[in-house]
Amino acid sequence: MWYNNTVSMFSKACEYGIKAAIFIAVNSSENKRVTPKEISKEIDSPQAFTAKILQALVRHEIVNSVRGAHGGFEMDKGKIATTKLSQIVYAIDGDNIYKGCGLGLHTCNENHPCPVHDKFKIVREELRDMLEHTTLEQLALDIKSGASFLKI
Amino acid sequence: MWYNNTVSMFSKACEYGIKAAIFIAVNSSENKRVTPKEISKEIDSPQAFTAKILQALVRHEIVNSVRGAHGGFEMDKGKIATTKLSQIVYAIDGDNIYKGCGLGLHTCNENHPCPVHDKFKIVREELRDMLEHTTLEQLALDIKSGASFLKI
DNA sequence: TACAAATAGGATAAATTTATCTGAAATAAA
DNA sequence: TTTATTTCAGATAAATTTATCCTATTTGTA
Repeated sequence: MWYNNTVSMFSKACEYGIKAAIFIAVNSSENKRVTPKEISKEIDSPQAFTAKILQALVRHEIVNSVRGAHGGFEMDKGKIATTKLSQIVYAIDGDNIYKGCGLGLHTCNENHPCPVHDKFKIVREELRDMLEHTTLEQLALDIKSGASFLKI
Repeated sequence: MWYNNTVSMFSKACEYGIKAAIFIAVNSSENKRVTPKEISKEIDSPQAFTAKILQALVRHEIVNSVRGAHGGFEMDKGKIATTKLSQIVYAIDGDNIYKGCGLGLHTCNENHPCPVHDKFKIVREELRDMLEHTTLEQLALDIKSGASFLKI
């Protein structure tokens, strides 16, 4: 059979990025740096690809990197508390998912809406609200307490 | 700069599929068949690719095709009224977008949740509810009345 | 019957996303 | 200063999605 796309909310890169950031946050809260090797093992992702994504997070100043022996990735405690999921998503997938038109029209707005504009508005707003109000700290706490999991 | 994925809610194929189905519905409500050429012109999509997607919709019995001279694509009036957006999305992108885990975990559920499981639940439910309660007829009516648009 | 108009299907190409590899640069410690 | 460890950057490969092309098949009509 032809067509069967496997579409999900975020790109693979973004999924890895979110999980990596949470893992770094968990460790940084205990003053431990982590390497891409440890990260990719923990979140079950390809190492080299994950390293690329980490570089993007560094460039967006979401995580901090330390080169050389005993280096790795870490986050300020302050950043852990203030970084929103939306910032991570934005760094990797951009904001099209919660700001763009559901049917890909470039000029879709209240005055010139696509067929699903109004229907989508609620979903998009719900997503945006969630991403902008969820901090890494909240997610990291659940991992630490065993209430949620990063893999399997 | 490296990473910048352009992620949206549905695949391009699915966007085309939704728009094509709406256009077919609009025309079928006036007893007119339409060809892939007319469709792709109207929804501003690549013709051959759109034709492939139409075939998928035919196989899923969402639209009806008539071969040969004066053939084209059409929909029963009944189908227009009862076909939900969810059926079109399912035919092309599957249901992962509103049923799968936000972070791609295969075994993500209430008992073994990913870090964003609870946060995502609301968004996913909102999306699912919207897709399952929006009919082609509603969308086609807005196009006919000029309240919404298929392109630009 | 012959022809034109239309969908169906397979092969292939282009573009994008995902993934790997290799070497350079930085840094701590021996 | 040398070595081991680590991030950074660029090139490249693999996989998937998007897109095109070509031909077969169907069907209405002259």
